[in-house]
Amino acid sequence: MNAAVVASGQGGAPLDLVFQALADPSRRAIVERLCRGPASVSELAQPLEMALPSVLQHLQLLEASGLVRSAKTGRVRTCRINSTALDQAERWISRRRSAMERAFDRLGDFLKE
Amino acid sequence: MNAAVVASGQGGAPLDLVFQALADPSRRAIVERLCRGPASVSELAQPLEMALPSVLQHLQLLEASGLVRSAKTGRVRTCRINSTALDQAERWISRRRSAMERAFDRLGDFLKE
DNA sequence: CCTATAGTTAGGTAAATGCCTAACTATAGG
DNA sequence: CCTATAGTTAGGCATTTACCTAACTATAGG
Repeated sequence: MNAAVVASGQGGAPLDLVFQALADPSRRAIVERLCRGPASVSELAQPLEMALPSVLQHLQLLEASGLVRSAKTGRVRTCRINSTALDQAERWISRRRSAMERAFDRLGDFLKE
Repeated sequence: MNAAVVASGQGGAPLDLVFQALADPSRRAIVERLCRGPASVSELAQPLEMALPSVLQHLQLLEASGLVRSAKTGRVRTCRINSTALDQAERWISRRRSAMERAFDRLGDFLKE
């Protein structure tokens, strides 16, 4: 068992993928686009200066992370954002902030003595 | 001083590096630890099951991302969290959520017609 | 049925990542 | 001065990542 996983409690693995997915500017661009509404693969690919298979690869990563969902109807795959994955990332950061504030309070108490 | 830190200015690391840094469980463990207060390199290394140079590497990445600051006094390097980098990540997510809500509203308007 | 469109799969390359060991520097403390 | 401690640097290795081209499948529409 990995110490880092223990430290962060169960459920650390998905966060790996979410942050990993968000670390790439092309993938963030895809996410930004999907936050404005669903889109097909080629719509997502259009503003990105790369070949279609590369876009597919990014999409696979985004789906693996849970940030994006997609379904195929006919020959068109429609992608949409899944907010819960984004929530997880936000909540992790939010918890860090709380921990920081607690540490700050402890420091204040300490300085009073 | 690290080139990436210089390039990004104080606290203004590109989002790429911040999310990239958060994508690794060991690095998140370091961040979690530092949110409870400053720590030396070896304190940070202790719970991680890896050699010290590997920890250093993670620490360098964390500094490059702006998430962590450190200063050496004597032979001890003390690391502390830098909340502004975390803020940037949180704000990016927050903006995505806003965009999603706007999209949702537009959908509602559309359905009314 | 035929062809254009939308997406997918396979396979290959260069660079980045995450880890290691070994050897080194610098300072605290006896 | 000597030794233990804290951190650092160098170099190597396996895996993953991000991209590509070429070739393929599947469906819409004439």
